[in-house]
Amino acid sequence: MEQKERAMKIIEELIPFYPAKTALNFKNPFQLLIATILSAQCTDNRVNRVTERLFKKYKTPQDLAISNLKELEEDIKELGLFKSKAKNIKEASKMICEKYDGNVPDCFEELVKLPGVGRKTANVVLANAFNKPALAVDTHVFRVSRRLGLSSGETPEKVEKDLVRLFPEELWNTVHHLLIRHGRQCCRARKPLCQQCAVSKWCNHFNNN
DNA sequence: AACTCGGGGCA
DNA sequence: TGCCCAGAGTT
Repeated sequence: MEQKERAMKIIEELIPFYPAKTALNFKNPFQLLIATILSAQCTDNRVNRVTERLFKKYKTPQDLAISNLKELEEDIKELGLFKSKAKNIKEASKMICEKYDGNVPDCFEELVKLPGVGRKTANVVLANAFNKPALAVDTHVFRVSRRLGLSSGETPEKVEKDLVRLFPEELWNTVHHLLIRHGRQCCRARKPLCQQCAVSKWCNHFNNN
């Protein structure tokens, strides 16, 4: 079977199990950007809880740009990695105010210049705030893609290239969400729940063990 | 490619 | 207690 056909079947079989729903409840580009920077290495529930509180206190990019760093660290402490995250969101807010007139840039090359923003965060913002074709690869998408044989790339960037080639761009964000949710709920890094997996028949990891 | 950052939730 | 979490930056 052709690669693209196989890839589409996998996605179609996952759709019924994971209803479309973004983890971060922010539509406004600035709030989504900040929430996504803060989401590194902590659970999405906690990010939502802390950021909702954060945006009541800091309503605009300017508010964050001129915030007191120590106070900001306390505001997001429970997320972990809080010192670097506080510094990054303050500095990113400052850059957005000064270089981009208070608006989050809507292209990849500018987004990744912001502190705390890498490939994954930039693509999440492009896809979910600007409705642009982008495919974010995080640790879940990376692992699941390799197990399902959608890519054999050794780095997230290589896996991203393979996925982008396999799927039409209107499906990129769907693929992102399906693979993340599958990775968290079933295809976990350790002790994956292969017995209840909807796509184990396609899976290298399952069929080789 | 490997290492560091890091508090909180959960077993 | 110990393990892990919707990563990015540095060496």
